[in-house]
Amino acid sequence: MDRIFTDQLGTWKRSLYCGEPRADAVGRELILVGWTQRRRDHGGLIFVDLRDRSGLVQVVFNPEVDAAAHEKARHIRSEDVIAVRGVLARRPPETVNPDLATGEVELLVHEVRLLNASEVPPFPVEDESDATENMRLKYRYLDLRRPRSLAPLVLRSRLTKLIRDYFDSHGFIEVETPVLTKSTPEGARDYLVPSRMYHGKFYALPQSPQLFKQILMVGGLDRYFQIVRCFRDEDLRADRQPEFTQLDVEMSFIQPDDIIDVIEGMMVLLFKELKGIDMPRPFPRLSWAEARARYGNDKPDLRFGLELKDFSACFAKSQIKVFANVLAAGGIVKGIAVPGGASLSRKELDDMTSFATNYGAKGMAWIKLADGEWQSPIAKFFTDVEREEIVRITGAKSGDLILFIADNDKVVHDSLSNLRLLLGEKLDLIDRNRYSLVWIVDFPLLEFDPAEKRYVAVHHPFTSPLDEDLALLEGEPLKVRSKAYDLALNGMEVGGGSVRIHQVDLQRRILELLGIRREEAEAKFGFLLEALSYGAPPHGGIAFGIDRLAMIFSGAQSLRDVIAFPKSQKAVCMLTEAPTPVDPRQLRELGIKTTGD
RNA sequence: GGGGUCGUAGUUCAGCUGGUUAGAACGCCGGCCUGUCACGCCGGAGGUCGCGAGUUCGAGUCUCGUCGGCCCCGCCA
Repeated sequence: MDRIFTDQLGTWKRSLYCGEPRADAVGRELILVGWTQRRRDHGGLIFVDLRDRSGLVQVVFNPEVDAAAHEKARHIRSEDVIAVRGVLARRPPETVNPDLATGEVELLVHEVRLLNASEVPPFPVEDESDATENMRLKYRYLDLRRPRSLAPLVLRSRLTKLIRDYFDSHGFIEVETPVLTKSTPEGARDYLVPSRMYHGKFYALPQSPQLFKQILMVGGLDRYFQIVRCFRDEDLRADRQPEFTQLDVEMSFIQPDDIIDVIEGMMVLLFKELKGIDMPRPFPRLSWAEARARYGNDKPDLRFGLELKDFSACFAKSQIKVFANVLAAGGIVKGIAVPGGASLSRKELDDMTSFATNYGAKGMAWIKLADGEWQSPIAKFFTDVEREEIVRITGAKSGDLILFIADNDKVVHDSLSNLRLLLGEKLDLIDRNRYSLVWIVDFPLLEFDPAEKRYVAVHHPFTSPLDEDLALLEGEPLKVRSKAYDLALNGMEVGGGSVRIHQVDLQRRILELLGIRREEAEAKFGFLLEALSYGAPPHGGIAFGIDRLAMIFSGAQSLRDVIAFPKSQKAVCMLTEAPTPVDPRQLRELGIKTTGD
């Protein structure tokens, strides 16, 4: 039978949040409102734990204090919304609850108003509850009543407040750019919005406000920032949502160092205010080439070692066919020396091998070093010279393990960088209380896409080449480095940007190099090219993943924890079940027919 | 598009090599209880084992397909 509460709040005003009453308020009459976390009915006495976002307080219904209130309290159940008026009392000494911030006091209720009955919740609304994420997201409003679930959103609120104040005090202007904008080639798949006014035409949701912020620089704003939602229609990961929030920044008349300087100031402030940590400046910098050589990727986690070592020279004449063949074909052999790794079991090594195959590796060779003896399926193929070289390169000693991957450059670095992270976790080498911040600079401007058989921009097509590499554009474009920079935090890319091209002829040359035909360039980027031709200042900027920052600062394991209503891995909103079909009339208005597959 | 893993009561889970009436805890409902705070005690209800085929005398268990959650590859300028 449905329970229906009909009491009204009336003129009652909350005196304090539930988590606030302390001994100094004893004797005061208070009005408290909130949700019933738990009712303990002793027949005579009824205790109710009243909860709101600030915490819990015990309220007591005693028939000797007020018989009517006590009678009403018999009907209270979990998650009912109630308001109580009563006198705050000091608890009897033996009943003080030291685990509760409000544990020294309790409210003796004189009157209760039952404001709204709740269905039985599908999971207990308590921090200790082990509800699955599935349930938590479907009933996010229940989940958010738990302090542990709300905390990351509170932190996120402080984070964006600090960022806004920081940029405001440094002379930046926050400008909102369109959400309904233009689809552009390159980059991620666009979310499209059909136009009702122009059947067959579409807006795109922005992947980032990139072009608008550059136009703002041409407009003379000089310093712009925005905390802005961006959209990319690609598959999800633990650290990737289809809609996400970016801190977008752009400045005029600057060099990369100027952006880096502003951002370091921001990061130092955030670490100080949110974590109480004095982050030393300047942050370390690695060239893209060095990061890749030593860590295998462009977002290294510097909190632990296990650096990659290159054995290509050492194995040029190896008897190990795989190594020799790979090297002859222009590939490389690299590896990781794992201190103490000889204790890993055969099964663990097999698991690591199959892990490496995720990244294209065809196998993983290994050696366990034990008291001068080398244990390895391929031990007998190593010459004495090779053994000496391996020891010299790695500094490995007895008890250590050495892993090798032989393949092309991409596969070797992809698999080893992920093996490195796996080992860092597995061997517990990562100090969770430390933070690794590192700038990656001197990215290549272009890479060759074998699938599309053309050059593509590593950052984006508006990134400026390094001045000293301009001459290489015609002959050896892959050797051209760019004025791009990424900031990696704990092995995650949290920010990336560049100084842009501000001269229209250079911009046209780059678009040409990317294989974008002149007419297409005009159609897609004409407004930018035109803007550049009217006195665009040198400018550059950066974009930061606010969700990822919030995730790291709050210690969350998933981006979903720092987003109020995140999407599932299949890009579905678990709460609203979006996306859903629409009324055929809506489609007709938009001039859209679906194919039905 | 691909790989892995999970799906059993409202919830979190157990259920060995296929076997007869599918369990536990918490929650829920009823009763008792004036110092509990994970209250306690007594009693009770609650299941399309995600869905669909198949194998079998017999399927929660095995096979195939499918749907969904999560992790990963591809993808993400």
